[in-house]
Amino acid sequence: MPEKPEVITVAKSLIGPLSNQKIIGCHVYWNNIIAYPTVSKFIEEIKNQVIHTITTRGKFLVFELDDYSLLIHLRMEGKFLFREKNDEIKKHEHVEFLLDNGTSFRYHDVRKFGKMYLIPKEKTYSIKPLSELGYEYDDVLLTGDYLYQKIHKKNLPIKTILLDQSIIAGIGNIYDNEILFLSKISPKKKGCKITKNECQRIVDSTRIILTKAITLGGTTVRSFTSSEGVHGLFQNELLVHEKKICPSCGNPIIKEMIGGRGTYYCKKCQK
DNA sequence: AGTGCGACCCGAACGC
DNA sequence: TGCGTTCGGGTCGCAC
Repeated sequence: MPEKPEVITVAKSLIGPLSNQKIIGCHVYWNNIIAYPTVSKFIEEIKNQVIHTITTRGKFLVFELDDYSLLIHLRMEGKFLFREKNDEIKKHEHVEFLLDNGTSFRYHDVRKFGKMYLIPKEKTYSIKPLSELGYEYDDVLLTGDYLYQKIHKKNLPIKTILLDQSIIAGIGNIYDNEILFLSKISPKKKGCKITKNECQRIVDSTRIILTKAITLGGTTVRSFTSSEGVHGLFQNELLVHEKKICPSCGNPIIKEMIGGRGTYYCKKCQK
């Protein structure tokens, strides 16, 4: 599922084909993909906007247009396709953007969980959803002390806390598992029991893992391919996620549900 | 405010 | 073989 590294990989892959393209039309085939504003306003307002660049914030793609920011969250299986404008709309293709070079840029999502927001440009970071996000993995303000302040009164397992996008933005289930393994901390440990030293280890591990994953183009697992022809290599670097044996001590990797999420960890190495 | 849980979806995996 | 059922996953919104 796309987490920060995959979202960055997608953004990079789209800049070339999309920058300076004008959106001359838009069709929506599954209304629930459009989270804001209404579908009819979305279609009306996006018409004739030029795409300037594509960045990321948390797990959101941020398409900078003339007067708006188009925010797209891929959730689990969202991906993009480039087709010709009259090509048949296939099952799972839910939103279509017609570009002035004749291309049909399409959003494909088997689960229909993805969301799009069209936000006036000057409000991009000051209103929901982006205003709710915590620091990026590479923000200098993300420190062990910051993390400690955010979590030391929480009664939730650290596994769950790391998925909270309002604390650190961009971590999903796979990197959560990897970060806690590298930090040698049990995913079950409550936020209020995590020491300052451990918070520092979590921050350090987050930077190490996300930086490496971004360099490798993200993780390609089963269903997820970011964009046509784009695939990551970090799956070869995974240490615990979907593993059977601990690469450090050789004991079995435990899989159990924590906070409703499939969690992989080594009982011996992670305390 | 913090926490827990159902809803949103549907293909794959599983059970019979 | 073919059917029906269960599961998972990120986030929101509602209930406590």
